[in-house]
Amino acid sequence: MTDPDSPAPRSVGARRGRPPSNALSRERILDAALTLLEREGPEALTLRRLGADLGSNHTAVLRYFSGKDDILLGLAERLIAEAVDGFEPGPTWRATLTELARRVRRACQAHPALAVLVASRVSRRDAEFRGADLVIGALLEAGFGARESARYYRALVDVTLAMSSFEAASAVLDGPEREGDRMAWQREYLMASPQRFPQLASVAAHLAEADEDDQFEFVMGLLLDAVEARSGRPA
Amino acid sequence: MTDPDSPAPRSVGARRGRPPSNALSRERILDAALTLLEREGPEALTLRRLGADLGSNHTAVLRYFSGKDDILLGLAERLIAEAVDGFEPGPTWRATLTELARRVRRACQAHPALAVLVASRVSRRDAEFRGADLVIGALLEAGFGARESARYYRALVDVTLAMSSFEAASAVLDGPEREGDRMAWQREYLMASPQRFPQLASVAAHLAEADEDDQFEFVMGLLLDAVEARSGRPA
DNA sequence: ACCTGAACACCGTTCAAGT
DNA sequence: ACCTGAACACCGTTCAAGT
Repeated sequence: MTDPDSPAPRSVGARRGRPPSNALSRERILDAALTLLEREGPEALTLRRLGADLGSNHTAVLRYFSGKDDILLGLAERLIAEAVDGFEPGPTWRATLTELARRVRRACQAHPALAVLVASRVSRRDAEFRGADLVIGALLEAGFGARESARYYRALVDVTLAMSSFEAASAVLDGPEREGDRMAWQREYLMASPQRFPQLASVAAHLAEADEDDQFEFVMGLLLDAVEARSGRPA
Repeated sequence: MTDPDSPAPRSVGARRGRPPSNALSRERILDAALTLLEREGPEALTLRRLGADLGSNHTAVLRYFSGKDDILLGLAERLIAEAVDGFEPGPTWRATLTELARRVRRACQAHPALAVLVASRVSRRDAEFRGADLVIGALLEAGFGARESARYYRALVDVTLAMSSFEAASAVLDGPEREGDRMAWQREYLMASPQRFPQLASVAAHLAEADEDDQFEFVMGLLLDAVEARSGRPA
């Protein structure tokens, strides 16, 4: 809950001078970046757009962040914090793991453009450590040893982040690209040659049935079934 | 094995005129794009660089592809073809699924810059259908019905592609970003406060043990264990 | 038929100059 | 102390003009 970003100035109740819109800070810059990403997608996050939205010259932002990558790392921490903040372990270790995975995915769904840009980056900050502590606690509770818990932790985190950002990448496509990719499951897979692809043809009608929510739950269910089967203590 | 790209000109044995380096074609353009990506990473693929490498004006490429995205879709088909070409089903349905997943991952490892750019796109072309046919064949063989096979197919493909491109995203980071992210597992996780993150601290020493190959095998093993447990017919 | 070159509307980053 | 403005070396795409 403590906040790693803040050289923030002390210009509090100053009524005169420029409008408050020009008082830059790391927080205000990250807020603006997030708004921009949500409204216009990952390629809209440029220093020049950011400067315009903040009412400043585009280079002013570089007084607060060392470059665009530094802004992304700040946003990455926000994303993971959104998933982890306020979370309490559930009644069983499995419920804890399931709910944390869902929260990570939900945060990525809420900010797909951000997820695409940062999901594979390690932020190495507070929220990430809190999440790791919770997951590993659940795995130790399940009866795994230290080495095994570390292994399962990385497997679960990798799959959750990988699938969430993979999904975000589709969510963020726009225009014809998106339409083309989305319809493929319903049209082109159905039309694939039954002579050349007989197995595919025999199940093609079902390919578009499950939505993305189902898919994610299904995969996590499979994974946690296997984890549970290998653990000493069923949840 | 048939090739969807080719308006190719018939300028075969013409000895005079410009050097052959100026004879553009979809194939030559894709070759050059792949070389560029492999040598210099995803952000190096620009029409201008491509034009320079091909010895042409950068806009000449637009006579063969409708835009940069069209080039990416052409490359996506090549990536999946590299994974699927020459593959034969294994002795058991599980061996078939494991080996196909490994091949997809290996192709993404061989071309990480390409994997980052296209893994979440659906190419809807020949190689993709061949891969789908093989996976679904294995699942039907495992005893699943049409609806279930479709569901498991999407789960397995999503996890394989998501993890492969997730991994590729790290492989492709360069300079300080990469060093920072890689060392995090060994340094910063080890140094995380044992008071605030006791569970994490108790296993931190093991977090850097497994390499990416182990991680992938481990996840696929978990997933296929669960698939096998739910199937009527063990492999 | 195929390619070029100029133009347009953009990028991130650096750095001297202003206030 | 903080921000601006010009400059630099880039982008993708369009389109009239060349050969």
